[in-house]
Amino acid sequence: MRAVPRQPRVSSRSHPATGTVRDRTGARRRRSAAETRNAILEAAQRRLLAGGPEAIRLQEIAADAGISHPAILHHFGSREGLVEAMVMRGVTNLQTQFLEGWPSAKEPDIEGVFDRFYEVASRRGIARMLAWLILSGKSNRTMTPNVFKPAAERMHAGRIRRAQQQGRRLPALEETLFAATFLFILVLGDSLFGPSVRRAVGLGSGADTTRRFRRWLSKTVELLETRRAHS
Amino acid sequence: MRAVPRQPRVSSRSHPATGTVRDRTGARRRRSAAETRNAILEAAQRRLLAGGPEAIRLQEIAADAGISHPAILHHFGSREGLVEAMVMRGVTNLQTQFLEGWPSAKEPDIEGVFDRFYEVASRRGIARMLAWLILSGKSNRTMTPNVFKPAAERMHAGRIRRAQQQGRRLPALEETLFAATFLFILVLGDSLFGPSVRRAVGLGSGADTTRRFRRWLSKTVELLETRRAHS
DNA sequence: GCCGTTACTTACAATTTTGTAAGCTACTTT
DNA sequence: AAAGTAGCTTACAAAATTGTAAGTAACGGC
Repeated sequence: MRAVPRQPRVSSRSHPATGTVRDRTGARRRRSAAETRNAILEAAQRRLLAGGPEAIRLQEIAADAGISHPAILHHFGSREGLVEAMVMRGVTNLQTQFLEGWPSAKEPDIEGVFDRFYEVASRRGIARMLAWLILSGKSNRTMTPNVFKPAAERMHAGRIRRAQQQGRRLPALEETLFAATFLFILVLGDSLFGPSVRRAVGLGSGADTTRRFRRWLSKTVELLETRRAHS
Repeated sequence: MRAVPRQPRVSSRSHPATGTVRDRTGARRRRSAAETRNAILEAAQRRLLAGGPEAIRLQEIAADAGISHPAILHHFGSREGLVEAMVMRGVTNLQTQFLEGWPSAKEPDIEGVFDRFYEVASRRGIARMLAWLILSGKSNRTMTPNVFKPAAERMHAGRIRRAQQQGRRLPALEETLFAATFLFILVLGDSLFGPSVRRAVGLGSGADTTRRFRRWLSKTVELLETRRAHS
């Protein structure tokens, strides 16, 4: 880093390769900036999910994306910039993919919400990314309330509506926030710790056990919810 | 790494410092191996908890422990060795501090178990360490069933005993394992994600909110447990 | 068809980080 | 008390990693 200015290159090497990609017709091609940025982010996220934070290395990501590592710096400015872009993309993903499908008007089908959140949190790696953010102390800037807060608010609205319909007393806001926190923690925790804990406890860690456990879990939570409603 | 043999040092520098520590009487002192190993592990864990996996750097840890970085290699062989020792220590801590206090004969006071597990998992940083292990793909070797499995088994024994006393039908093993997994995931998940989620949801992230939330949580879980028992 | 822009490359620099070599001296053992 | 052991240091090496400089060619606008 902080390199000192250098003399103009004397070289020589007739024509260095240009880094362009050849398509199947043999013609040279250049990807658009957006295309490459996306490939880089994709590769970076794959690395992060597979090998953890320590696996975000410019060289390897560049290799995965089929470019040279300074190209990453060209697109993102610095490693830090790449990380930030990754996080932004992750949060946006979570927001659009999870929140948009939240049942705003209908009955809050707990199993459905669970499934959706699981899908986003574990398959798309959100839980791991959040965990990594928290571990490395970067969560303050990024873990915006843009996702969890609206979800909790919709949950509260739904509870109030149902309480009114059924003529029960209205639930306190904090109660709902606790319940929402409980749900989020459960899903995030399961996405991250679930497989290891199930193995450690003596359950199989296969997809089948996972499915059965999650079914058990959503039933349990549902039971809690109805039980709360009637007390 | 992989340094090539070198010629004997020609030097000279009359008497390099010896790395010994001076106590308050001014006399030189040397710590025992165990003492230093401990100081190193302590420092390493502090770094891990504070700055995440990327913060485990020999130089900084050495500085924290008041020694030079090759001393760490002297004691642990390699960075990997240090990491392994840290993990072992963490698991042992979890085992002794959590498992030993598990109510084996008495009524399974859920709130007490919760509190104890929380204490170990969050204050002593077990949740963060496990998260890091999982993120970096090291969990297979280390996340031994030595902690979670015995705990789950005791839980099952307790359930069976109570079912017999009350003349109910015996619970299936898988049911208990699911419940145990649920508990562990909840506590680990809360230790790691809890503060961020509570903040993101609009709850305060202070100690007071945390306490109230955990009380709510243990009541909720207790309710679940009794509810299950009566159905 | 020319021309500026920009995606991308090679070559290199600066620094960090793990690891090795060799020596010094406090402590232990006999 | 002499000798060996081992905890720890300084000095160095090798490699990895992020970042910079400068140039090249694909592309888009005119």
